[in-house]
Amino acid sequence: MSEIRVRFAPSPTGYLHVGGARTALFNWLFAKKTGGTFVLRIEDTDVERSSDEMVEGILIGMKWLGLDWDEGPIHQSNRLDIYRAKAEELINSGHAYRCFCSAEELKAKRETAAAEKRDFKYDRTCLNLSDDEAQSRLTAGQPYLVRFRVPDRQSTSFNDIVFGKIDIQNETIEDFALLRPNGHPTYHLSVVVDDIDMRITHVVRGADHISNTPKQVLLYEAFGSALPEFAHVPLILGPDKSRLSKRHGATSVMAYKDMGFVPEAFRNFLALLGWSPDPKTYGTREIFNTEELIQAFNLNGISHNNAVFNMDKAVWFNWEYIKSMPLSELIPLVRAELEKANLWKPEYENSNWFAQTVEMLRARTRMLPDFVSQGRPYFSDEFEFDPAAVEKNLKKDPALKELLPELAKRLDAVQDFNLETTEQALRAFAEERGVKAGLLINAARTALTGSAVSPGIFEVIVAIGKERTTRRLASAPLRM
RNA sequence: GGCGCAUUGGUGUAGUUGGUUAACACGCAGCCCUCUCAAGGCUGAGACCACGGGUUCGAGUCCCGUAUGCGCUACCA
Repeated sequence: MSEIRVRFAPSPTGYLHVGGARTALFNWLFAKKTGGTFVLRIEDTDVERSSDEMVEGILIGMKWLGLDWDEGPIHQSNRLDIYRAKAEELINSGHAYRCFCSAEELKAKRETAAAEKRDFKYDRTCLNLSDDEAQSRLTAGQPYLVRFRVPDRQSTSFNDIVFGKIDIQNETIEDFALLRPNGHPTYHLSVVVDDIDMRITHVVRGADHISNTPKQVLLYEAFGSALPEFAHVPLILGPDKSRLSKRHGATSVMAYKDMGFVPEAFRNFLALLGWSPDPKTYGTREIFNTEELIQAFNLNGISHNNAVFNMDKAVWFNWEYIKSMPLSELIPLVRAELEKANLWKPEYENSNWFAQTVEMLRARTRMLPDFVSQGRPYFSDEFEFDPAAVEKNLKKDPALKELLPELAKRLDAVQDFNLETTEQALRAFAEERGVKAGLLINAARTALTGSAVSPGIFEVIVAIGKERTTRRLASAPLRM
């Protein structure tokens, strides 16, 4: 058994989108699982639509997801001579021919056919050209295209690891283009030339390529090469079940980074979109760290159905990760968010207090930026007061105007300022004044955080510290 | 239009060779807990397994048809 080699071959005509990312992920997982090699190949044969910027974007997206490659990136645009030579080889062996029909001519034929409700397949005008005619056009310098000559045989089939046997009648396949007049290959030529050349053993790609595969199978045959294994991965759809696109919201993986996804969480979510682990050994488990995901992955678990991208579920994964990932891994992510918001202070570096505060906050934050919005009262003295919270917790009871400054004094008097001592002080004070502890607690919550919602109040008090707590409590009446 | 693929609760999936009340997760509703909001614990609603025919003692699981969705049908990948 030879070494397993897979590839991810994006076309740099856009940023790395979630569908592409998942295809890359499956290839990466399969390579890791089998100890194989993961090749990254940039399919930039369409010069008009490709750009270096997009290539860079794709690489950044993959790196964010932690998908590293063993070989490449190999740019097809650097291999043009190889494709030309291969096209020539096919012409010489009778598997392909030059076509001098212009794009305009063909378009016209297609339109006529459509108007007459016939389907159009290239009519082989140029296959039927006499040798002399073809030769004279060639020497006259007339631009041409190289077309594959589809064999007359009945049908072409291949076995797909996820879809099973797929068989297609050859008469439904037209003599497709291999080389454009500008000497650039089309997709069909470049993929198979490269997949053969790079000794790819498993082609794992989007299901949108199923219909293209028979053409490529024909090319493998023409080159006399053995077929790789094929595994077509179902597509990712938007909530309305149409192909995921901009109007469904973000499609670029980097947009998910910006929303505040933890890369491992997003990757875990993506992995389960169209794939599931063997229930025999993994039951109904859904959370898998990197190692576990690699262990659990196999091509057989890929689903046949297109999957709807469910944002709620993605957020749930994110939250699971934020809640339970090692604090040491979380902190740098939080730091990045705080830096973006200008809330980061040098003394937080290696700070115990900072770690504890993140720990306190993480239980109820789903997205990374929540550390900024919810964490502001802890990391800064400048935070907003929610008017509704002020109304509900501070203004409602006039007695608070006097109680809060007094509570500040009581807390200020607490020697060993911790969860137990602060709670004791507050409850004792409430009892002494004959008010419910809840009244003071909720009022303190809003006075300290500006919000009606927060972690447990004593955790909040300790996190904010004695000095800031007493100050905020004492100044609370200004808002009433 | 032609060709291909698919079709299990709102969503993602499980359901291995056909065999008792179709499972899990997200989401949703309610209860408990409680200083708020979450979390957590408990409970519940929600699928006649797209529809129609077969095959079989018995089908979500096999076969055929229909519908629907998606893909391909380019000198895009």
